[in-house]
Amino acid sequence: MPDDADKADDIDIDTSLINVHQTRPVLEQIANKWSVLILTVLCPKPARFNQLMRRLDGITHKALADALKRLERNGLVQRQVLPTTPIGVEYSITPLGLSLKTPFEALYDWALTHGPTLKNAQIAYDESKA
Amino acid sequence: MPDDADKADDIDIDTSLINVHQTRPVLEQIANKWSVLILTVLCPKPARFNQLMRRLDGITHKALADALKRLERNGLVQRQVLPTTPIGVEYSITPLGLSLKTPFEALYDWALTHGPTLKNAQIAYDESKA
DNA sequence: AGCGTAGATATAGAGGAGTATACCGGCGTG
DNA sequence: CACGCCGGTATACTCCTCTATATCTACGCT
Repeated sequence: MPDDADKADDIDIDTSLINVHQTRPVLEQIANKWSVLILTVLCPKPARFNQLMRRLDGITHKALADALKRLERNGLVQRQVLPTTPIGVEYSITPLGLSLKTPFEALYDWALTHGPTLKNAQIAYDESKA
Repeated sequence: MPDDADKADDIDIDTSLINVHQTRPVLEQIANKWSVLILTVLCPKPARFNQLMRRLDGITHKALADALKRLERNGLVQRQVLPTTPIGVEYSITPLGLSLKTPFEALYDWALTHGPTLKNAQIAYDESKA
């Protein structure tokens, strides 16, 4: 049995180790489309619920409510009830949420620039399989 | 009816417009935990199926297969069958996938550094609701 | 009183993604 | 031969997300 060949394989695995146990639960919470889009909207300045719904054209009432609740639970956005007339709830970004600005902006920009390329790749793949 | 107040609201919406229609379908494909982790592993160098499964400790056989299929469909990774003995399938990153390296690395690093903060926020939130 | 707005909640159903498990096929070794 | 390894598929079940829709409270306007 060639011990050396197997050992070389193991060394490669160790050197490029990935902290799945540490990062996976975090990515599970933040790596989804609505988190990226909501934080991108909230970064420049706070917004109220229905304002968010208008800007995130196509999002459902419940989907937005759920996404905001998760973001609030994770300490990325802050919920504040305004004493305005018709009540009013303002969602603003927290310092922790702001630290996600750069990564999320990069992701948003990537989606903007490489979106067409991605779509073409999908079409090519689907046609090659058909 | 105060027209100016409504107009001011509309102006705010226009100035910070978000291209949901363009970015949402893209983020739907790439913004998920396994895409980030798989591409992070594949960035330095290609890997075979079971190598990936060992590094992504905890991922299911099927989950990895599905994720790789989606990444391949989107043109982010390349699948190549090796004529080695026991067969062998190597997954490598494409130029398009490489353009995601910076954003995904930023996300991975964020998960590493801010993971504990996130966890604490969750605990605090859950306790305040209990 | 009746209507509109703002935020929230509830429900039912569709669909995607994940887990667990078993199986196929080719090839190697004991 | 019987077994394990490698890549992959198939199945069934669960869980989460999204959609669509309806209902609720509180306030203001006409």
